[in-house]
Amino acid sequence: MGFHHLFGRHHHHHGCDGREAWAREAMGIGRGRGRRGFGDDEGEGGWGGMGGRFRGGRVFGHGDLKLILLALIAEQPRHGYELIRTIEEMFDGAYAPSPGAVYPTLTLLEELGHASVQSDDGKKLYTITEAGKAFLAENKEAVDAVMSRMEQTARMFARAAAPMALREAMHNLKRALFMHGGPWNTEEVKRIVDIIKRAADEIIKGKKDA
DNA sequence: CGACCCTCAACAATTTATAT
DNA sequence: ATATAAATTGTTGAGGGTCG
Repeated sequence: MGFHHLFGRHHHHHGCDGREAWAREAMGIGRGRGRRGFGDDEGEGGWGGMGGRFRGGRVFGHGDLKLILLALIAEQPRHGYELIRTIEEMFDGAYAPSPGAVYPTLTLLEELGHASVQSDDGKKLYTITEAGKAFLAENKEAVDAVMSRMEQTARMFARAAAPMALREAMHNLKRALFMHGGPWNTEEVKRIVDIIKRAADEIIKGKKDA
């Protein structure tokens, strides 16, 4: 977030402008990839785990969006705009995926063979394919998890935005962890994990109850 | 010598505008 | 109204320089 020095004291004048013109000048659509090899793209069985990869995107990851889209078209074949509308409904109007995000994903899906597109008088009707079904079946659990998170996120959005104090607290925790310095014994790790787990439990409990 | 803060670089998604 | 393309924004990861 941009609040980096918001809490800080003195900073420069420009500040907020980091990457005004990095490197996408000479080509039309030169996004592509290829930097530190993060290995973010899903992969076949790939979700990996659960917890946390908040890489460059926004809320979930483009993999999640892809999964959701695939699941949606698996339920019923639809075209792009309808898909967006459906998702918006799903999120109770709190979140609507932008066309610029969903269309490339759809195209990618089609290129991957998970979905097939049928031109329908200017509209594109996306349908699930066998490969897509297989993919869905393979990642069914992941899809379910994503869906659940989607609902939770929707609720969260509906309720209130994230307090910036939270960020400060996180920072504090991180610093405490980093400053620990000493040897990380199993006991220590377990202790901290327990603390965090308890905190998480309490948070969830409070949120659910409220 | 150690720790902290700031800046650089890049990817992934959102937003916006434009074309069909 | 829908689809496509371009520009914008926000986030994340890594590194370097400076203060204590």
